[in-house]
Amino acid sequence: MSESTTRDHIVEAADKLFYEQGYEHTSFTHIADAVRISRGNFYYHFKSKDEILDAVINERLANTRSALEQWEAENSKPADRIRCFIQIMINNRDKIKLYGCPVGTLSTELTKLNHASKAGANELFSLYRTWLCRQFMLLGRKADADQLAMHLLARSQGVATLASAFHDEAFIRQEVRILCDWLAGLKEKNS
Amino acid sequence: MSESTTRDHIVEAADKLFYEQGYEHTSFTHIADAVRISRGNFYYHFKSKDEILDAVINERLANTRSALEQWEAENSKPADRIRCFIQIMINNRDKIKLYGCPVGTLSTELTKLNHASKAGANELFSLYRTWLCRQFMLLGRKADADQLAMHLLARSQGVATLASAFHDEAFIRQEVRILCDWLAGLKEKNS
DNA sequence: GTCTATATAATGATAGAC
DNA sequence: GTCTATCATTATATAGAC
Repeated sequence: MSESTTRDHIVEAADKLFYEQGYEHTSFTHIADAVRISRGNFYYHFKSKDEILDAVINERLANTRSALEQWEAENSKPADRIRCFIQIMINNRDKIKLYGCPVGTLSTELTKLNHASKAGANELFSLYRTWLCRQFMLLGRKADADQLAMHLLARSQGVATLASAFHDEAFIRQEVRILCDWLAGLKEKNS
Repeated sequence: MSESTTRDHIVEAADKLFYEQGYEHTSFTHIADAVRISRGNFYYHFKSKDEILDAVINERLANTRSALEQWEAENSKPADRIRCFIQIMINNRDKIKLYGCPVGTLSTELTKLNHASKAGANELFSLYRTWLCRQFMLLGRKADADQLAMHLLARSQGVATLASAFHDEAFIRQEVRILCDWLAGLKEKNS
């Protein structure tokens, strides 16, 4: 059983706010209001706002690794595993519609800020990329596995961006269907 | 002949900085340094920073309308016109690699800020959407023209996001090739 | 039209009481 | 561990001289 410490609450609230409002726009006051602590108390747990960001990124990295492992453990066929990835757009459609993809939007923001932690944020992309690449290899696409992984990542990013701009949930479902067909077409070519 | 006024210089510098650094992170000091004027002088030309943003968005809208008209005037075939749209990823690859897509990243930022001008930023997406939709109709895809327009927009957004995260120019060229093949495949189906 | 000087509010961060 | 009080800095914005 894991104790829920104040530090955990801070990271959890910051994670949510960074996603919904962006990193730079989220102030200590915002997080303090959410966690119900004073602004001064942050500096007992973290040295700076950047350190909170790093904690959030590390938390997301851990959660992502865990999710990827689970998809792999629960599905023996690589195509089913890849479908798990595609399916998250459906599962998270409500938040995607409002805030886009948490991976892509944080990466974009930190890249523009030229922030020291942008590499850490992009590591989230790399986790998915490497994992998808491995699944495409298992699917018999050894030669272009990484290209397919990047292609699928890009497709999902585009869906999130447009769904958020137009607040269009039907568009997500539509594109997920197209992506599943695309995946099925790949399978047939290499089975 | 158009006179280049101080106001124009401000909008031009702000346009560039908003793209490279983001809207919120760009301060009057940044713009003032670029235009070589004092901070106080801004308020002769604009009432607020938000008003500069609106001017930037209107400038981008005008430039986009003009580019779309030109693509239409210079190409009689709808497929060639759509290829012009796809081609901008190649033409702007250097900046995309560094800062992503100016349309998508501004839309994403203003959406997260819940900024009053987010609708204006999304109107940029709508310009492309409507124009692409018309081209797909001319291509004989009357039934799913808007769906194809959204699909192509999303594909290009995803390419820009990933190219920026990984600073990968080859990826842009690769995806542009795939998109051109996709477009050619559509043509054959409906010619 | 452009400047300097300044007002005002918010930010990240620190010091020290409890 | 959490608080209040405060500092230093930066931000947008205003007033008024030139």
